[in-house]
Amino acid sequence: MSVNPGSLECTCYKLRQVTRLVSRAYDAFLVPCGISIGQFGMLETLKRMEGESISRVAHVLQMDRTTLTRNLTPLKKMGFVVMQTGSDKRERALSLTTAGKRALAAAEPKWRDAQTSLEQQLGKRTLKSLNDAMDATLGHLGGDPCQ
Amino acid sequence: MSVNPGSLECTCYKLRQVTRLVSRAYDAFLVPCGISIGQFGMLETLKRMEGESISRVAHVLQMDRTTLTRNLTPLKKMGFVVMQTGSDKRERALSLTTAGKRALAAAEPKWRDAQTSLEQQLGKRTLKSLNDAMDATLGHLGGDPCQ
DNA sequence: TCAATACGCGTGTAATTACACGTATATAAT
DNA sequence: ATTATATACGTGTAATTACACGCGTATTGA
Repeated sequence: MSVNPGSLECTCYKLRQVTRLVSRAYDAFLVPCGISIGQFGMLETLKRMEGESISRVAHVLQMDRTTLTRNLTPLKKMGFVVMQTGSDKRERALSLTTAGKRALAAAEPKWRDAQTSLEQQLGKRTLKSLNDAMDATLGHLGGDPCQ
Repeated sequence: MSVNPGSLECTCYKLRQVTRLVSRAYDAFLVPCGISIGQFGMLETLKRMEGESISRVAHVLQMDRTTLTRNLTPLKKMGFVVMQTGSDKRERALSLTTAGKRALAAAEPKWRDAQTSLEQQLGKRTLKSLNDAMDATLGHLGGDPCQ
């Protein structure tokens, strides 16, 4: 007997359930830092993609281009991110400010606490299978999401 | 060498990436139905929880109570869901209308196409490990999310 | 060179998500 | 019975998500 009798066993439904649950947990740890786990991930990605354009960063995040544009607004307002126009005037070169790097570094211990808490609740084995399932899915569907 | 060099290997980051990616794919299949995969999942849950309150349905969806309240607005506007007050006047008894049941039934083939497409892209084995990882995570963290 | 096409981006609109706060109802304590 | 507490919910605010549409810039074709 399934724990979810009568349900359609929708993979997307499960993903959304789990993502809400896990995101709330991470957010709770990050409250003292003043940023969300989504913002933490964006800062982290921007750090690794210094000077890249909105579209390329959005692709790595598997995020719609316009979504990233919107999500950058609070990060710019907080003074963590700047946009500059380069040789190709259509593109916006994104980069972290010093304050942005500082905020990211300050949030990292709290992020680690959240990650460790998840590991303790799930167990190493289940956490690994979760991470592996995500990586495999990105590998199959993501085109070329990472790097 | 990881595909994500320098990254922090954040489980929540991966979950959010994958959920965005997969949700967009399901949404594409559901376009002709006029509802999103999130709405499909809510209708599906409401069908299985006829007459239940906002808080209880939100708990099953692993959704904040106020989020469900907001998400019900378009479903009520489309005439798919109604709210009634029962014996306990604090509670709202949720239920699908006939139109809601019809819309859900009409969307099911498209949902199945999306689910099948995901299975074909990931392969049966990877899809199963993805589903299992979600179930295990919900089992460990969700308290009592399903049923 | 100049038109046609492709590319990168912003904005309008609307749904999704959740916290903080307040209100109304029910239950418990005295 | 009355007060205190707990429960269920709505709203303000703000971030997250993405599609449709339009504008400016670059590249390509003739």
